[in-house]
Amino acid sequence: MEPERTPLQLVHLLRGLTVELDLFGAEFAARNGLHPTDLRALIHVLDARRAGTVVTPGRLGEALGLNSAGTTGLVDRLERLGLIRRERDPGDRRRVRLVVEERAIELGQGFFGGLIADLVAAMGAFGDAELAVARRFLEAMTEVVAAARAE
Amino acid sequence: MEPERTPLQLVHLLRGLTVELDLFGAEFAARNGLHPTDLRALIHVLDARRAGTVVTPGRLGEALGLNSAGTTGLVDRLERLGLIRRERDPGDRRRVRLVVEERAIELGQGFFGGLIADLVAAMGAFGDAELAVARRFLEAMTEVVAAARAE
DNA sequence: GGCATGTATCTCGCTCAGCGAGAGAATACG
DNA sequence: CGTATTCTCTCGCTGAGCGAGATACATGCC
Repeated sequence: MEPERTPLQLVHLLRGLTVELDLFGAEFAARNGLHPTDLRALIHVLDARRAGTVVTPGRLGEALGLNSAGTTGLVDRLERLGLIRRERDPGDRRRVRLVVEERAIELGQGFFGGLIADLVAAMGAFGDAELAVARRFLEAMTEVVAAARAE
Repeated sequence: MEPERTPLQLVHLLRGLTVELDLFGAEFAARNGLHPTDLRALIHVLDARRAGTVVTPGRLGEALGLNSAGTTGLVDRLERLGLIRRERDPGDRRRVRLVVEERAIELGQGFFGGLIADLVAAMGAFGDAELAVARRFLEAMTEVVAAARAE
């Protein structure tokens, strides 16, 4: 009788999940002496490393919604923490490459390692077909948010 | 052949979705002259209002991970923006009740309205059984994160 | 070549969110 | 009662991030 009910519950669930994940990230960050932004940046450079793409301060700042001044400060911070290293791009010497240090990978695993293992374990309670549905669902929701973001 | 592949993709999807939602929220906040924390606080007090529970500065600060000084500043800010109002609790006069103003509800609808409608519309592509799976999935993931957060 | 335009990053000065420490006011409890 | 506890707020401070602009390199056009 209330066709809106289940969808709305799902929206709330989505929001609740992102809140939990945010708080988890913020707590992990604080415990390791970095800020939420630093953690987001760490995730970004680790993702890029895995994808084999080059990260520059410009790209990083754009991904995190920072202006150039804030980005320089962020990169300074990450470099001071020994998580990344700056390297001039030999091809275009205006550019700086952000190279991931070993310590960043360890930190990333400390952050994800435990949580990912738990999440994957919890997925064991779902069949392949169900996981496929979850995946389609998440993809659809992500697309909607990304589209809304682009106005 | 790679039993880990689909679950890991799902983990990445989850993370990607939270990143998108965060950025969406941050952009909405900036466009309305408030900070990400303000928006999270707004969501919290609106949720509480719907649930019929009383929000105090203490509860709000705890929910957002702020200390008391930061919370006072946050509440000052929200009050200055005309989103909430402070009211002494007549029962326990140490306490302050945070009352939601009309403007906060409008702002909340401006934020959610569009996005929620789009999300619900996208859910229309899924059958009831599929939505039920998505819901079980989100609940399971939320539980895992919440448990990890409690250490 | 030489000069204008565009792009990537950094510097400077500033604002203000959030922290630590602690004060003040009200309540609970022996 | 007085003492401990709870809730909120004040004060002073640190530092993340912004706006404006400087600098260095790259590229296109004549």
